[in-house]
This record gives sequence, structure tokens and C-alpha cells, in this order.
Amino acid sequence: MTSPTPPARSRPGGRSARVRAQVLDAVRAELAEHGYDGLTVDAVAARAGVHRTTVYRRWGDVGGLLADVYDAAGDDGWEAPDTGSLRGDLAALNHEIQAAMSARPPVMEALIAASFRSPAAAEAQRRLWEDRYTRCEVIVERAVRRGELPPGTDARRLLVTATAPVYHHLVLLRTPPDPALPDAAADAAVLAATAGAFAGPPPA
Amino acid sequence: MTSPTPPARSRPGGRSARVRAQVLDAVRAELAEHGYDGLTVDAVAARAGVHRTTVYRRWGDVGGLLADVYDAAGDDGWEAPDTGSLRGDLAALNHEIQAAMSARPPVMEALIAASFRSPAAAEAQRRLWEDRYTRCEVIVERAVRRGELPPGTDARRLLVTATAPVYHHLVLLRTPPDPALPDAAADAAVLAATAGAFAGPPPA
DNA sequence: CTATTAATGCGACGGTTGTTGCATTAAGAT
DNA sequence: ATCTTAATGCAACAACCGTCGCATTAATAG
Repeated sequence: MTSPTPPARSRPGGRSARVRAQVLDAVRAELAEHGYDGLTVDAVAARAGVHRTTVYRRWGDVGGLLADVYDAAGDDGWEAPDTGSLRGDLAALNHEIQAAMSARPPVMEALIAASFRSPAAAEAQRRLWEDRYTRCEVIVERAVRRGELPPGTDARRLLVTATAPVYHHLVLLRTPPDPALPDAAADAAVLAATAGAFAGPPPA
Repeated sequence: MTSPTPPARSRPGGRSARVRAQVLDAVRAELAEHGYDGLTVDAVAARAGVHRTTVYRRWGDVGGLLADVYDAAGDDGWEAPDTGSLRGDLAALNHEIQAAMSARPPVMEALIAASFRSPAAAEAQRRLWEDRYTRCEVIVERAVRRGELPPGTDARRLLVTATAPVYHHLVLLRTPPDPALPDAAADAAVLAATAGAFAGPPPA
């Protein structure tokens, strides 16, 4: 994959790092002001006090800029909610997702939009979600320890089942945020899980 | 305005209809060949044997073209699968979805990508999905009649729960198509539904 | 048939996007 | 201090996008 991050060991400090910080700050500011549609390389370069050519050479296009922004934001120390029950954890997670997807400026939607146009942004998005779901697996582990779920429950499949409806409504179906949806989706996933839907091998 | 003749009426037959058909065919062909990124008004007009100005005047932009393709696709007489069981219907539906999303060339993915950049395409996509889910409600009605589900089951919520994981993996998570996923997602939804997850009002 | 007029064809324009060749700057090595 | 070279600045360029005014075509009315 093409990495827009600064060269590994050529000149890590100094101007390059400063320019990168200026540009990424400018991207975030432009994104907050004008959204993804209004995010142009020219505006970013101008705000960063950098020439357009520099941006084009180091990041390629808008998708590359967003990929770098989200790579930089990937290490925010996020942790899965811990409410004491499986249903509570999943519901809290879904509320977080709905809040993030409905937040303004719609940075999440911007990354998703960019991921369809730039392989770099698509890969950054894939990494971000992979990381998030991995961090959520502890929710299932705790539930198994509590005896809420049968041992051997597939954490990833349960998590996807619980969260996918929220993403589906907000991203693809584009229905307005439904306050009841996060809890309802969590509830359905818990019922399926306690019925053993995610234990053992997938059905033939 | 100068004559008592009835309000100016369009000319549905003849050249206009022919041009529209030519252009929409060209859009589909260009989409299949170059994907959404390579879809330009110029190429569409050239392939359709039509001048660029005509396309700009009637459709406005690429998003308008895609929206028209969406609308044209809505009248294809699609019907929900009918296999004799709820689980079979949902699994067949999920297999259809996975096949459509994995089809090469990825026209469905191109249409989704377009929906993030054009309000017109987004609205057309929303209408198409609304129509599809409405046509699928008969699956739940049949299952209730068979006694597989409790009366009062919320068809829409069940359908979304069954199908959302497939979309989530293929569109957002971008994992390679999993042959077991359609059946597994259908299975989990059936288990949740038989447990009463979609009967009665949503949880508090 | 002729007249009307909506739809299309045509060429040109300004604006934007992304690229390229070359000059300049500055970080790191000696 | 001096040298080397990667990174940046700069300007010009081609390509594309969308719009406009005007000429031409063709569908429909009378």
C-alpha cells in the first residue's frame, strides 16, 4: 500500500514534520467547515500555508489526506463500554455509533465517502473498523465469564450482528436517527446469542 | 402565455425517449467498464452518440444520471424469494444481496459510491431500498401465517436484522465475500425473531 | 402541407484539477 | 563552514468540467 506518512528514516524532524502537521490541521479545519464536498486540495494547501504541489506530491488526492488524518487519529485510546451486562454494553456501543454517525460535522460520513474514491482511504477505514471490533471483543469475553453466553461464542459475528443494523440505517438506508434503534438492535443480538446463534461452526 | 392552448406538454414519444434510452444504456456500459471513478459525462455522451450539452441539460451531472439509472432499475418487477420457510427465504435473499454486491463489474458498489456524492442519487437509492424492503415484507407475512413467527412481528426490523450484516461486511468492512455469511445472518435473525425480538413495541 | 416550439447540436468560454520541469530552500553529513 | 540532497516553491501547462448563446432538428398542432 502507498503510505502518505513521512519517509521512514530520511528526515523525520524539521520541515517535513511541520508541513505534515500544518496540512493535517488544515484538513481537519476544512472538513469541519465545509464537509467532504467542500474539501479541496487548494483550500487545504492555502490554509496550511503550503503550495498545492506539495500536497499533491505527498498525499496524492483528497482521499490520501483523509487516510492520513484517520491514521493519525487511530490511536485515541478508545475502549469498549463496560456497563456490567452484555445487553448494556451492546446498547451503549450502538448509541456511540449512532452518535458518531449523526455528529456534525459528519466526519465519519466523510471518511466513508472518501473510501469509495481512494484506495488509501478505504484501507484506513478498514484498519479503523478492524481495530474497533477487536477492542470490542472483550465485551463478549466478559459476558461469557458472567455466564450470559455459552463458551465458544463467536465474538466478531455477535458484534457485527448487533451493530450492523445501526450502520445500515444511518449509512445505506439513510433513515433519520431512531432513538430506539440502538437498544432494539442490541436486544435482538442478545436474544440470538443466548439462543446459541454464534456458538459452534456456522450453519451449512 | 400568448395562446389559449393547454399548458405546454412534454413530448414523451420519439426523439426524447430514444435519447434517454441511449444515454442510460451508455451510463450502464461506462459504469461496467470504468467504474464510478471513470464515469464522465463526456464519455457517456460520446458513447450514446449525443452531445455533452444534452446530458448536462437533462440530467445535470453524474449524480443525476445515476439517479435515473436507479429509478429505471426500480421497475424491474423484482419479487422476494419464496422457498417455503422463513430461514430459506432470508438466506436466499442474503445470497442475492451478496451476489449483487460481489458482481463484477461492481455496478452496485459504484451506485452506492455515487450516493455519497450526489443528493439525487442518494434519494433514488433510498427509494429503491425502501421499495425492496417493502416487497420483502411478504416473507414475514407468510412466516406468520405458517406459524413460524408470532403475530405482530415487525417485518421491517426483522428484515433489516437479517440483511444488515451482509451489507456491513461487503460495503463498510470490505471483507471478501464469505459463502457462509448469508446463511449465518439469516439463521441469527430467525433465532432472534422466534425468541420474540421483533414482536411488540421496541424495548425501553 | 406549414407553423410552432421543445429538444438537440455546436462551438466557445471561464474555472478547476492535477501534472511537470526547474529553481530554491533547508535538514543532515562531513 | 561547506556540501549533498530530499523537500518544497513556483509557474506554466494540459485536461476536464460545467455553462452559455445561438443555430439546427424534429415532434406535434393546425
